[in-house]
Amino acid sequence: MKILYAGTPSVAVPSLVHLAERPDVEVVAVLTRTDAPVGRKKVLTPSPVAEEADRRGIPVLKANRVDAELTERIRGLGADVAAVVAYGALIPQAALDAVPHGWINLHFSLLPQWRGAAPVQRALMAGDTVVGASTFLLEAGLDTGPVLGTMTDEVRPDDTAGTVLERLSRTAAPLLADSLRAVADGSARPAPQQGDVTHAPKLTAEDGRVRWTEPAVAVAHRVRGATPEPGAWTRLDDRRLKLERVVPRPDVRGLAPGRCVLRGDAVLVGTGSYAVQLTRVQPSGKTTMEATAWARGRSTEDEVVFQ
RNA sequence: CGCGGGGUGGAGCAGUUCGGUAGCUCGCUGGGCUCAUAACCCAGAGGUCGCAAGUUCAAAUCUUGCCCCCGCAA
Repeated sequence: MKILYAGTPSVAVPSLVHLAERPDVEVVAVLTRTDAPVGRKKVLTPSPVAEEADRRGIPVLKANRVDAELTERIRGLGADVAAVVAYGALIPQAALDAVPHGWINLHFSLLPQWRGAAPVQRALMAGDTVVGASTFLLEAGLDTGPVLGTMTDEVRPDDTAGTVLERLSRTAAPLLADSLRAVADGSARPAPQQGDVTHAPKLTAEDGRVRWTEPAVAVAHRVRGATPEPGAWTRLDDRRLKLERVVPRPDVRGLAPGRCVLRGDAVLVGTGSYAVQLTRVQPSGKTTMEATAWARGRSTEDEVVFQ
């Protein structure tokens, strides 16, 4: 089975590795986004998928949109089927038609829930306790195609969007491989998506801003859904303070929303309901640190209120 | 040359404007106290103040150059 693999970020790497190491699969080419400037120094850096492909000697096509010329090159690859994991651009109908058995997308949600760019992040922000992955046949709409297979996973207490995504990216790789195989040999039974549709647009920095008037549980959900990207944060003295995981503390009540106190070994912040405990924080210009260390460093006894 | 913050004992910070060899909250080690505890008391160890050169009787502090870390924006 010859396949074309399209993907860009690190969550797309495990599936590529899995496919490349299957004896019944030949990855004839990888499609990924062009090198992008990274960091303060804007160093042009290949995508994680491009680097993995290079390492394995797989030909790489770099493009941010699939135009007519690229479509012809794809047609010429001789792939039986194409796989897409977070490529980062829509695949036009002409390109979909350029591969005999079509394109299979691995999406990190239980469709039709959380269609879009940030399914795991949105699921965690909404407080979902079960997450999952689906494979489906790509069609013109956004994540609307018929489903081939699914898998589920439970959210763990310490999970963030980053850890869940990392885990799903590994455990869902065989699901993608199986779906590709089934489509290629004609045994696939695509089923139309059924159920309530929800959408998962990419998170903005504002999505990561904690609203202290929300209940403690909602605050915790927001924080872990926004971690590590774009990051959860609050504002203090006109500066940003990034927050890592926060833990709801139903036993601590009476703190005004946003009010932060150091009590013993715990840094507690009031919310719309009861308090949450901070684990680690990162002030602007500083590296991440224990919340207690940060609190102790603030020698002044000024009242601390997050905004 | 996109904007900005920072490098001081193990951690987080103050001190730098007006130069005089270092302090705070913790941690750590030893001892004490308490039925107990997020506790408290006593003592102690631990610092090339990012690196280099310069000015000076004297530099964490002033001058110059360099290295490293990070936030925002892309």
